[in-house]
Amino acid sequence: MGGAVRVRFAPSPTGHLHVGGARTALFNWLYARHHRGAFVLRVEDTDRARSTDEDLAAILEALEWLGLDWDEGPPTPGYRQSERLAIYREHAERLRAAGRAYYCDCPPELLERERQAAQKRKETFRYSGRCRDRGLERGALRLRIPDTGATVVNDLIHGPVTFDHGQLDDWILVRTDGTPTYNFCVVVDDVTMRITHVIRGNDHLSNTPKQILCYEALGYPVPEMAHVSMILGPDRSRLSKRHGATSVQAFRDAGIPADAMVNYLARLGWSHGDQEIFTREELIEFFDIKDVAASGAIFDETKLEWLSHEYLKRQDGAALATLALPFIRAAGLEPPEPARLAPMLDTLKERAKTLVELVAAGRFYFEPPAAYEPQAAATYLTVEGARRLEALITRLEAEPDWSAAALERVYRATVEALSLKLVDLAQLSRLAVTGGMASPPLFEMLALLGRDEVLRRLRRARGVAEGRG
RNA sequence: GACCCCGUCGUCUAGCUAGGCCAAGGACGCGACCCUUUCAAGGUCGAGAUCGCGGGUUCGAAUCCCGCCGGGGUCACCA
Repeated sequence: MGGAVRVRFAPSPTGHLHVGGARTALFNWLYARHHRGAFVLRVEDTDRARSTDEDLAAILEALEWLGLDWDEGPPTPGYRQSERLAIYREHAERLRAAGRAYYCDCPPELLERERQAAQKRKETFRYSGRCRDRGLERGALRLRIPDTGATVVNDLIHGPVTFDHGQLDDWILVRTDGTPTYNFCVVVDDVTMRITHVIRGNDHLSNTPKQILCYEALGYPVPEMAHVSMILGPDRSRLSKRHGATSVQAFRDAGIPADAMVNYLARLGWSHGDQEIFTREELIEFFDIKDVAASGAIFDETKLEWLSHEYLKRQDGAALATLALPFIRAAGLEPPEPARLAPMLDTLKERAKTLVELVAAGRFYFEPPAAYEPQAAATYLTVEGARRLEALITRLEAEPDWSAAALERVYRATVEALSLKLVDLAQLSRLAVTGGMASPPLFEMLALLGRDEVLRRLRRARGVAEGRG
């Protein structure tokens, strides 16, 4: 094997990091880490108005959140296309001097007419080559490509894909105003950054033969190519905002842990036997582009949430606290100290698919219920309910031990004395303490909440029940 | 329209390179039951794909060949 693997992810900062882009970045990162190579981040900001620093910052932040660290790239200078204009100019000049590229001054209107004429003839539009041998000194610089023959893209995922030169044309490398075009920048960048494997979206496959011809004109070896399928929406068209959330940040804000997101994205289009859940180390160890599927994949939020839940369930309370803290604060709640918070979250993790749900399910831990579920209140907060609460409160007040086990004993004894079933008293207490009918196991929850707070809520519910009666 | 890619349960996929181990396996979701102080979690079981369609080749095809259909992508002096 020759040199080390060098791959790159090249987003253009014209929006948030899309999950499709994130998956492409992930595959590149995994490939680099697997081969102990380099993951390069390059910013394709040749775009005039559309690129913004805010978008770039958001993309970098999303990559960092996912844990996809880059070995080369911003903030080190030299990884933004806007900083590399001199390099493109130099390569363009080389091609021109060698006769591999030529200037063209065909007016856009003429080109447009020819394009429509070709369309009418049911043919692929192809630049006529009118300016090929006119020896012009200015204009748009076009790459001279062969009229006959074919270029084969040896794709690592799709196998050999042949493009007839009759379908390709002398494309523009540099515009009349002197700015390089995207396809040209990509080639020059990949060459000068010594990229060995280009792993990118399937939407670039059609551009690849043009780029290969450019590599050849420049006299450079062509890197390995791998075109990853698109991520689709439920209607099988490319996933876009009209399908719902598509930015990585949206999922982060929805409370999906980064590791779950990474696992989901990795498994979308890539597989390793029947395994579904992977540690990051396993991902790095097992990942190989040859196991990446060639077909498009629909983004399934339900499965993402399942994975998110699996990750949450595997965390211990302390780790959960770290993950959940920002979400607790975002909900406007005051988190208790870590020693109390951790065991609380432990009781919640089985019943929440995301961190947002975790906080919602455990809201009662942080503040008294603002209201009682109406239907449950109608059933339980009655005269009889008040009587039961009274009996319960009396016994609890007499109980010095506030452990879950002791609380259970008190409840069972009370139930016995009142000739009730445990479920009756449990649901009544749940309603009083949480405001609803679903919660973590009652006795643990009461123990965690503490004697004073529980008694306070029980008494309040008793008051409401009496008021209703 | 031209070119290119793709096509196995609703979804993600295994299997396809070396045809029989596949009357197609796993996972999500869905249904039932068990467990149970609620909701979950967990356990068990189940429904669900004639492998896009049609021809071939072969004793035998999801796997090989041909044709078709469907979906998607690319066709800019955008990226």
